[in-house]
Amino acid sequence: MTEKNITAGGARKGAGRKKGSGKFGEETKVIRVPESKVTIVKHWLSEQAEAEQQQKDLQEAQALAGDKLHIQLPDSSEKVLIPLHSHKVVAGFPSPADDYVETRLDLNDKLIQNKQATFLLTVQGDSMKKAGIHDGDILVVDRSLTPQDGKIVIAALDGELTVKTLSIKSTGTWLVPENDNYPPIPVREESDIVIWGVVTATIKQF
Amino acid sequence: MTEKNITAGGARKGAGRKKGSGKFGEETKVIRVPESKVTIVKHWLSEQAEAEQQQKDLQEAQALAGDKLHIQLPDSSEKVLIPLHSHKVVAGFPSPADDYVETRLDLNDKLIQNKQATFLLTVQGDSMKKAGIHDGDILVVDRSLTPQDGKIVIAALDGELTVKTLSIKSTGTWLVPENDNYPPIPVREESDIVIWGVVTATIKQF
DNA sequence: GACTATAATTTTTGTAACAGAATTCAAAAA
DNA sequence: TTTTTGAATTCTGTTACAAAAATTATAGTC
Repeated sequence: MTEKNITAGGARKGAGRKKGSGKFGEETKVIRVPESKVTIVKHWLSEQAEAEQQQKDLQEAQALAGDKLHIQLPDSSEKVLIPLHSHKVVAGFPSPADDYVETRLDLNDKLIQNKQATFLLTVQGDSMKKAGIHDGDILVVDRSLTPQDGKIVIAALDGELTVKTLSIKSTGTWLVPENDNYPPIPVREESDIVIWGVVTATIKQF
Repeated sequence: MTEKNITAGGARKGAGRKKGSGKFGEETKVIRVPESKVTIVKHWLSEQAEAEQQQKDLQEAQALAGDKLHIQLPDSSEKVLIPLHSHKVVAGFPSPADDYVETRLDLNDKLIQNKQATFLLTVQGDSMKKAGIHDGDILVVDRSLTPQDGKIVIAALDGELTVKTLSIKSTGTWLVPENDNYPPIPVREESDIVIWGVVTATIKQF
């Protein structure tokens, strides 16, 4: 750092912020809005922007996923409240049904914390059998959660989405398949591995 | 109309447009909106303004009506919560959101066939480990389904609800725990065993 | 040569400012 | 009294501006 020369002068062709790099990804206009609606509109706009970002992520993921995992977005437009029984409460059978209802529970609410960042994946193969994840199961994946040691995560491996357990130890970071036939995979800076999201639930239909 | 005198000079106290006389009935602010959303937002705003005007008219009418006519107001608390996106259809706008609406999935729809007959149970114990059902899992139970061979069912055994696999063979009907530590239980006419419902799904949260 | 820091450049974004339209009232005219 | 007209004031869409953010080329450093 010399003090005499502070200029790095001259033109810089091609420099500058890129178009569409704003939060809306497109050009904007100013419009006049009644004060009481400003918050509502702004909130909606940011939600829309997020949803569009999510859409892009989804397309990207679908490109990566190939045929292995089938991705869907949750839709929690309509609320359905289902009575939730607790095993021990119902023990005093015969039960007049509703007396024993503990709470009513909406499955979307229960399973989806962060609507904007949540995806559903359908599992193919039994590679995570030991973790209770089987072929055909539906995984609920939250992209907004921080991957932590012991969490089950979705990782993009060689351009393919896979489900693995994340292991962060002193020996380094590993992706561990819950299947004895496959070895753990080391995660290094230079490797092309991206943790795509954290699995928050798995659903098995009979 | 004389030509000499064109002034009607002097101050006019109290003159001028009244506050809140605009179409929104309140003060406004300018905000920046992405171009593709301008039409949608404007449309929504004018609809909201109309609704509020109607509301005022109605109140006025009610004041006039006195006891003669009984006019009911719509629930205003509900009105406030009208979501902005419900109007994207009306806007006649090529909405990017529409592209992926079809791929969205409602977990309630997916998991619950018969809303009236469906209950959720929380599992205690690992007695069904081999069937992928573990402690803490949530079971989706449909009471309207007919129990069939191989189905996982909820059975009332000794005044307690348990989850078992139903086995209907030539040797008779059995309730089979998916756990090697417990023996199958024969179901006979005289036994006090009631099949309470059929498990259609199990949900595991991490 | 590779990497880093920085200046240059461009877009974004919230807000202020402006001008024309709309609205309302008081004073003048009929 | 009624009508007309001009002044006063707010509304509203748009433009303008400045600070912030983002991006890249260049200079400097190791």
